[in-house]
Amino acid sequence: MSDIIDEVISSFKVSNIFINRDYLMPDYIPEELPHREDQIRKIAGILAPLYRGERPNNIFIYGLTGTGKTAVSKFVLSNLYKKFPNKFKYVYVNTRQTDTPYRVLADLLEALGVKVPFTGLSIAELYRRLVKAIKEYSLQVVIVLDEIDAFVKKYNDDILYRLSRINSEISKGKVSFIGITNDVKFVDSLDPRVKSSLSEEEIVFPPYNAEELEDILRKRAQMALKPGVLSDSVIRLCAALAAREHGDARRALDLLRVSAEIAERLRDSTVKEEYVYMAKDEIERDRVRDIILTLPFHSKLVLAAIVAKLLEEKNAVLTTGNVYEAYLSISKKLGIEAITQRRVSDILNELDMVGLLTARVVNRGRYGKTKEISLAVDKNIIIKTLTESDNRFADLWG
DNA sequence: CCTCCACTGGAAACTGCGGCAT
DNA sequence: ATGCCGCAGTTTCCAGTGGAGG
Repeated sequence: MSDIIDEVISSFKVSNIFINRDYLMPDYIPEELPHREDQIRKIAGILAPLYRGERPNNIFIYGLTGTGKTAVSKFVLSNLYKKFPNKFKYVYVNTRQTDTPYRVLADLLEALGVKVPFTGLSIAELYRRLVKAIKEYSLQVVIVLDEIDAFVKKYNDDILYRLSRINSEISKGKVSFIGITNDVKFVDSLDPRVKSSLSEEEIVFPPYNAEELEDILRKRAQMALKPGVLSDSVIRLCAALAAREHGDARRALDLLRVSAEIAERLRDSTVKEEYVYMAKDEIERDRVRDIILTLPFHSKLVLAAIVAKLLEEKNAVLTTGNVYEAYLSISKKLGIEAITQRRVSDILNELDMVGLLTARVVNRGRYGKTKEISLAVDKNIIIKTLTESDNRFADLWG
């Protein structure tokens, strides 16, 4: 009995591909960040006043996904902190994960050593406590707000406005902000007061080109993978595929990692080029799966309605009204109370946003204005995942 | 040039839940 | 015990809107 388990464990432990898979994980921050030297120098320069206990300027960082914004920010801060831990304190908040005003403030307080209930208080109360905490705190505080564009889009710039005013509520300036955003146009949509206060310094992260991506991959692969499992052509392929999508380093690393995982799963001793293509599909499938599984119930229902409509009528032109009809018939079939068309219209926009479908607004003259909707992913994956997530969907299709 | 379709998308408010302060 | 809070998903109401067909 136990030798079976030993066997399983040892085959799991002894990898013929990986030395340490962690070096290819998206949240790993390496010792060096190739091709980001300029940005590191600039940010470190702006933050240098921390050393004299003075308040650095606020920074706004722009760049597309996977251009190293988060990694560089964390890298500079943690290295500065290692050099003089008694001069300042920094807090990192990803506002996509921590995605409500309450939780953002609660996280900031937590990091300053103030524990707050995870619900129940008013936002105003949290601000009060935050200002008090900062006032009483003896050091400079640097607050990193990652992906604030998404946050501000869903709520508004109220938090930013109030946060940016904290310094004026305290006699002496003690808080600096680093705002990180994927959306270059985002800053223009801000309240001018917030804008001028928060973007005292601006830093742009350009996308990596294919050569730079290769370089990054090569360095990571050296640490993560055993020598000889990876050929140059595989690295070039991963880099090229990622470069095609605006030079996204995270995507490149994901491709490489998953390709290597496939090689391991197949008990191969080298990563073949075909595994990279398999990895690409697998990443896409997992992404779609994760999105669908976390969808609210009625969003799933809307998705099911679209697929059902497409199954019964191959070349159906899908419009909002159209989809709503299909939605009504499905919810009736399942005995579920239907939501309004207004809400379904928003759900369609949401499904568009997460990339499951494309909904573009068209004007069809005499025949009105509506959204034309088409699926952006393979409908078999949708059917499979919907059925898996809730067996009520099972008998909607043959 | 005007009409009028089939919606769009903004705004406000509601519901129901979990949970705090007092 | 009471009342107020945040939040997600939703309803209700409604003032637009671009262009095919007259």
